[in-house]
Amino acid sequence: MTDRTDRSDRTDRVVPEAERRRRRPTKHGTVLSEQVIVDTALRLVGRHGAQAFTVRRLGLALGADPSAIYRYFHSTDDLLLAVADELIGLALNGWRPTGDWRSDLREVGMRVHARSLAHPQAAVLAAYRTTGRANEIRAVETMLGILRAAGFPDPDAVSLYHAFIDQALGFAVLDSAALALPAQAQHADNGVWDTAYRDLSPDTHPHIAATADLLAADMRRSAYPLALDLLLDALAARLPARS
Amino acid sequence: MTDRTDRSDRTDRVVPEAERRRRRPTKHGTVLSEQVIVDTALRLVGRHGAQAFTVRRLGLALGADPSAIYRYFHSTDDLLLAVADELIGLALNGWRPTGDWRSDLREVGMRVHARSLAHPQAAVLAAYRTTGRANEIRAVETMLGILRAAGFPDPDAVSLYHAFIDQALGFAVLDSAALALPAQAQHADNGVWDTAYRDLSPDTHPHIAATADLLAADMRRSAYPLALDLLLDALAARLPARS
DNA sequence: GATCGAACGTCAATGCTGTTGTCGTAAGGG
DNA sequence: CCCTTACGACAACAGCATTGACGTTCGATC
Repeated sequence: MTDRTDRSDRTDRVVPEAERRRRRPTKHGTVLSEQVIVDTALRLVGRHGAQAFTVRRLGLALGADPSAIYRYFHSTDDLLLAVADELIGLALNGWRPTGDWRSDLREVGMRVHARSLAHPQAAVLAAYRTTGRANEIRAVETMLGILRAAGFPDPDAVSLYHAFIDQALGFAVLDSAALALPAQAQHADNGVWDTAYRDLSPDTHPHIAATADLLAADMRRSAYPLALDLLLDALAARLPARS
Repeated sequence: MTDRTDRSDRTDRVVPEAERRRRRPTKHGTVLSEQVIVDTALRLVGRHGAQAFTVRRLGLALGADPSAIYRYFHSTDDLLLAVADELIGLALNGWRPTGDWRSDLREVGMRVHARSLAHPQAAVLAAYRTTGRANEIRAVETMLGILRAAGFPDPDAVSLYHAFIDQALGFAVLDSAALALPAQAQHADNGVWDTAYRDLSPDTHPHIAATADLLAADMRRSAYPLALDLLLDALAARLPARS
């Protein structure tokens, strides 16, 4: 069971990327590889929305038979994990920790959030998955290192890492999902703060009426930067005094 | 706000619930209605998992032909919105603030989170929408009231409310999405912490290797309770001294 | 440079899914 | 009691992921 953990599993259909020797061009001339498929999937989803993420449309975009994709990934889920891992890699590419745990964590959080918003449709599909692939492992190692070096005992470092990354991903999914909505629904959802919430009487809804302007302005932006700073405040307060 | 009435008056197939006169029992004797369908859908998802939420299985559970559902809802998405609307009310039903802002906010956060996890499929699709409907307005008014009564100035109350509710919804989406996965993928994602992350060498990944046991244990649970407490810590620290 | 095993792209088929055109039955107002 | 029509049932369609079989052609080997 759980034969989906990539290399341990011996589905004879898929050959590990490292062991590939023969590459035959498809009918339309493109030469397939894991990287080409992942890149095409990202481009496809970015251009035509999350509902374009189907094996058939991906095959069409690649100029290959849909079933050829199963020579490289065991399932569409497996492919999705590869896409998710690619996003993680893109988020942290070219970044190195400075040694200041607070600004390092802040930068990681903002990068993950920003990268998700750059590919909202893919982020919605992939942000809550655990890939166990190279880029994710590298990211986990980096963040754990920051927290342990800051002085948090191991149990705290682990649970605080968990809270930190899930908050980043949670906001990423939420904000990405709003961006990925059809333009019509997106505009309508935003407009609610200018219509329904502005018409409420101070008698029945005193708090909303008193802050309607502030609400309409604030709800347009992402709350993640503030939430991130609040989390970092709380972390700093829990940090044991250095010896 | 994409209220359902917008779509309702366009399709000739669906008759508004208020105007229904004839009710014919299905082959298996049940009498359909919006309420019966919504309740059955909730029960189905709760009992057989998210992947049971298909028109065909819903028809089976209702003892009716799947197409009969389209006499009451224009699409499965329309049905999901109706289900989601039910959930918003359920989350806060029967709850009243105690006056202690911190425990009140904590209770609201935990209720929203728990209610989402009880119906993950609906939560994933609906948690990031702004409905502007009665239950949502009531919730916003309540939470703003808690923060303003606690002593936060209006601009802070609004932006902190925003961070608070988006954190709750973000974790709700993230954790719901994990629950809504097909059982196989869900199990595989969890298993990664016991396989891929345990096999890493201390030489290449010292921080993961040092905490592998802790990671595997912690990642099984939701990080929301901790994240919520951290947020509340930070709020308490920012609360102006009462005069 | 000829040979041959197999890698991998392609084809076809299966069983899902949401959705809809059509038909016939029975509900219930007149 | 009859006539209209609401509405449940049926069948069909398009699109989905996935898989077994097939045959081309790559490339290692001698």
